[in-house]
Amino acid sequence: MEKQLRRELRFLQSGDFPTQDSVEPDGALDDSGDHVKPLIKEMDFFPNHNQSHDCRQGRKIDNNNNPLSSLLDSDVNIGLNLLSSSSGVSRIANEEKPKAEISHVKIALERLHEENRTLRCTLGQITKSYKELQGQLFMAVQKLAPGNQTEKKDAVNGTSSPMMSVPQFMDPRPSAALDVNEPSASDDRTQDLSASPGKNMEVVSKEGEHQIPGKHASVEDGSDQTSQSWRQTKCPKLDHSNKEEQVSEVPFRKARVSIRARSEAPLISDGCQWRKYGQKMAKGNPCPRAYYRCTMAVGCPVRKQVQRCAEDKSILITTYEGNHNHPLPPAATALANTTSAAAAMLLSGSTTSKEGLSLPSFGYFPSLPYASTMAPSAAPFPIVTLDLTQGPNAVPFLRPPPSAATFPLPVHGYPRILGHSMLSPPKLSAVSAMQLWQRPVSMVETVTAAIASDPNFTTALAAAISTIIGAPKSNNGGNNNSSNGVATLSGSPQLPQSCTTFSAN
DNA sequence: CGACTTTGACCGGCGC
DNA sequence: GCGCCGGTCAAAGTCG
Repeated sequence: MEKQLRRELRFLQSGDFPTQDSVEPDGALDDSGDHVKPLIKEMDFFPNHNQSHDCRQGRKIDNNNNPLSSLLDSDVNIGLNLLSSSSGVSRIANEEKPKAEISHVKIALERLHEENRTLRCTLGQITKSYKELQGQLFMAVQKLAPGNQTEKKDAVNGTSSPMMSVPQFMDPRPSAALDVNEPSASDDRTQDLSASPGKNMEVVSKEGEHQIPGKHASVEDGSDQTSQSWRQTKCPKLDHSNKEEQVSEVPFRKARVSIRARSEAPLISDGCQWRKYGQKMAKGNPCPRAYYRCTMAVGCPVRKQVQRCAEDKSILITTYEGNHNHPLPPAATALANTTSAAAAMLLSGSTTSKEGLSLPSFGYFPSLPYASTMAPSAAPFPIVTLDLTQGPNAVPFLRPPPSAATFPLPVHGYPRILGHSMLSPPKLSAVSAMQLWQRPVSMVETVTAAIASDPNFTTALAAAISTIIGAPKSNNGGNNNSSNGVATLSGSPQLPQSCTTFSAN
């Protein structure tokens, strides 16, 4: 099976639906016929008509292998022969040979049918996986556009479809621009940003935006959201009826996003208003951990923890948790989007693995608490860490705890900004804080790119999309949410797009 | 005076 | 059951 899957994925990944000819390579290998099977499978997948497949397959095989090919070639004739044979006794003797061949062919065909069946099953699984992924993507996209979410929600009324937020998400850059000008969001933020252009700024990560499917109904309600977001952790079981939903739900439940960034400032202004409600000494870190709560809206559940890294006190670690139940200022939105994307990515990975889907290699495993510093000793939820300390001047900071999993952001895909090469240790992706502020979108894109750049992810996604849509190109627009009924992925394109942009490099 | 910070106390989860 | 620890609460203090 694995082989088959691999082939399928590869096949899909290529994006071309191979015509009969395209599948050649494998065919060359086999005389035995075992190899032939895979080929056939591939062929079968895409064409919807079963029977026609068989015919095709046969032909294919013919071309590839002498023995089989001859047999298959005779296939057509064989039919004729049979008919004739039935009618004419005299021919029987001559036809004995052909009959034997025919029987062989029949057997082969049966085998092929069987394989086709198997393949179809596999395809079904893949499709299923795809749908799940799609749902996750939805969530991610939705989260990415927090500000719009609200608006859209209002417009749409309650049922917040993940996609709704998309539009906003689509053009995040403006937000960046606004950010600068925006009074509320960022006077102070701007200062910080501008203040230390080359330096690493403190960055706040927001986990916040994640919306849970289950939430959909209540998203609008901030207070509810709060309770929900927190509750969800405790009440995982919502609708078991829908596995997909369940899957997507799980992930966003309680993920946290922490951002590591160098900053002299004790606190970062991230576009939101925060109120400190507590401070504690965390074990293993001489620096106190501060707890902040978002005060931009009455019931906003978003909280963040800020703490300096024990190993390097110049590094400020900010961990966000919860979803904002209010529109965010552009600056905050950008960051929120980024972190949301990261969270989504993480979650998607964990989810997949949890569910034991057919895309096992989907790599982002559940988070890892990060030990040394901020994370709770026993973090019940996944934590995504975005390391922004790898900037130009940044002293290479190696994550202390081996166990700490950082989000593998594909640096390669990220454009250099300000001439910084965002190099980072394999595990860590580095993005300068500046980028965040200057190009919030970029950050988002970076994260999304990270998601997309994961070979496993792309493969799976490509396969899924290919399977469902049938046209690889449609990827961008492609998120067919049709299944979800979610508005459109109009926004979703963003994801692919960004991915393309960065990963392409 | 209102908003925010500080800080000790409290609560709940978890491991032993 | 107990202690540890993370997280939160809320009274007191501070600031503009």
